[in-house]
Amino acid sequence: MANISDVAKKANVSVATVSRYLNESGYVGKKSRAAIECAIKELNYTPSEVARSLSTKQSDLIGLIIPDIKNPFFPELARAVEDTAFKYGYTVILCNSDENVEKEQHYLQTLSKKYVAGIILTSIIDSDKHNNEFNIPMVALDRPLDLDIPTVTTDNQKGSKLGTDYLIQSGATSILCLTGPTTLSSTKLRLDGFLQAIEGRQIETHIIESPYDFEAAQQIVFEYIQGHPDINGIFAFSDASAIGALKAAHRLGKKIPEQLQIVGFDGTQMGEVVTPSLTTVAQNIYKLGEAATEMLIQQIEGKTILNVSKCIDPQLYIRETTRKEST
Amino acid sequence: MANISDVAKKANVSVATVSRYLNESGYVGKKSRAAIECAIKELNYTPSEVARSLSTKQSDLIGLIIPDIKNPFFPELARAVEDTAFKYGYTVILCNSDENVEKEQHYLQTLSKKYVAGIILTSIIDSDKHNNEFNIPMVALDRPLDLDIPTVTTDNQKGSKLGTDYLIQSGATSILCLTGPTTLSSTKLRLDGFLQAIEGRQIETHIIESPYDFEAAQQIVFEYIQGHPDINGIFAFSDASAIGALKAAHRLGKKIPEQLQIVGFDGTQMGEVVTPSLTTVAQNIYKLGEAATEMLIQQIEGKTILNVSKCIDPQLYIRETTRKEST
DNA sequence: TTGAAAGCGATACCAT
DNA sequence: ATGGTATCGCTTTCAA
Repeated sequence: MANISDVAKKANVSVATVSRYLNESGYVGKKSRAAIECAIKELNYTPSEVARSLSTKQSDLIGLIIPDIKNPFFPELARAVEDTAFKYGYTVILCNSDENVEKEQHYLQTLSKKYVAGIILTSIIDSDKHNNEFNIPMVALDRPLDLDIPTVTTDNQKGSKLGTDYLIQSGATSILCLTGPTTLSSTKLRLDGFLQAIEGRQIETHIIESPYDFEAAQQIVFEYIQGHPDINGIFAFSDASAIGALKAAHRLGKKIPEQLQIVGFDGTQMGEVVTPSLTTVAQNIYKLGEAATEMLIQQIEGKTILNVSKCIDPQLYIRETTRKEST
Repeated sequence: MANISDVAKKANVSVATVSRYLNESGYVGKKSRAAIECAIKELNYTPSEVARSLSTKQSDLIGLIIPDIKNPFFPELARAVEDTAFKYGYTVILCNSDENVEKEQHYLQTLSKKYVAGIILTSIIDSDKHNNEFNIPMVALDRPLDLDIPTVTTDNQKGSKLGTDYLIQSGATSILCLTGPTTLSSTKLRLDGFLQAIEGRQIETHIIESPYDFEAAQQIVFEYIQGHPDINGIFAFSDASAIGALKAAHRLGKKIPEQLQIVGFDGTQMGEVVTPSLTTVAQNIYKLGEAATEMLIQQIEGKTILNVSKCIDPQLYIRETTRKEST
């Protein structure tokens, strides 16, 4: 492959001039410009990003670290990040931390060695020294890092209240709240929202924890409902667990939504696909990814470490696992 | 961040020695080794991948180009690729071509500028000059590139025959074959398998095309079944379209599997989640990704351009959208 | 407007 | 066993 000095030679100018032309920095005469353009065409030249990175200690790479691409929430998020990055001329490196702290650290390290321009992190860790250690622009997505790292999340509390309110308005009187892992701050916020909605009303509540996993949730709910057949509403903190609950209810012969209503959280495509389709508190996943990416790029290009965080409103998708509202 | 010459100075050796130590190439004395190790610790040094890449014209980056991460087949594939790459010390750059030829070309170009070690490509394009143009190790995944590029695919024909046979054995007599985009070679192969299974039997067949998209398939099937209420079996070339068909059947009040049986293709998690759960021809997605990655790494490290292709056997997952076999 | 030359941080060849 | 140094391909002063 041709390099910059081949181009310079062929165009009868210096590499410096070619570089200036490439980066639109500094003056380049008309004749030189034409000659360079011609040479580039002929040689089919494209600059080496690697050499450029070495020189500038910068790159157009954005690292995206997520816990698990197989959880349907994340592909949609990844797609949004990728689209946005592409729009601004960046390329995404996707890393699966696998819900594993060491793997997360490993990737953080690897990415920094590659001079990535910035990192979007959906971390497992609650609090740490990400920022100090690597001093690379960062944005926390979905799961806040309680440092000075800007964060983009859904308004979890509001969403949870929204969903629970609707469930109650639709007639649920004995509700099972299927939370997420208690280590996640989003779980705490969603629980707050749930409790807020319950408060002062005559609702029997059961609160149990479940991973955001279809199979596991199914098992947990299956057993729990057997012991508590009076439950007529389930509010789950993810679509995956809501769908697990749905499956469990089917197995128990419960009629949905007549005997048991279910509301999920996330708004993934899976919720549309199941039968009956899932009523859910939808996060604006695309916007989440887009906002995070834009905030990151702003940091990268503006060299500003912003300290704003962004909280995006969720929206209720009313579908078939709840009864028509009847106050 | 510290660099190699900082380490050399602190350890009182030359950069060459440090480099040798780092790469385990050539001799390094015990004392030097100890001194270097110590210096590295103290300075918290990690070598710059970028500088290394510039020097060696190599990197540990593997590019993975897929059409759409939101199609549930691909996250599972991506995960397999990533896991395997990680195991061998490579990092994956994920790119969405968005079923768009230009974007695919763009990414191919971008990746080559970054000196990626190799590329795994799930291409949209049938035939082209990928290999010549970039001369980077490549493996085609799922969708063959009809060049000398090694390919990993599922045995589509066999799978299709397997699924159709089962559908017929379960009692379907009037079958709708819901194909994929006819531009894909896998579609042709699956169609072959279908026709082979049908041959010589008293089966009424309807063949129509559908994109691998839940919504679109739903609409297509809804309309078609209305006009052909005698259809009692559907063989779809993807889980996504099978699930669309399932949904359409529900809307039409068809009882599944009593009145209408459905078999999908892919074996994604979505098939488990729906109710009734989907009988499907499962591709061994993990193995597909793993094999492709291993073949690529073999090419990269062995410097051999292998010309073998790998065809992986599919497997029938018998679930609830078909009746128990009754010859 | 342009060019020479010093980095950027590693590798690897050639001496010693 | 170790060190000096050219080299990878580009950016970026500084002079001219």
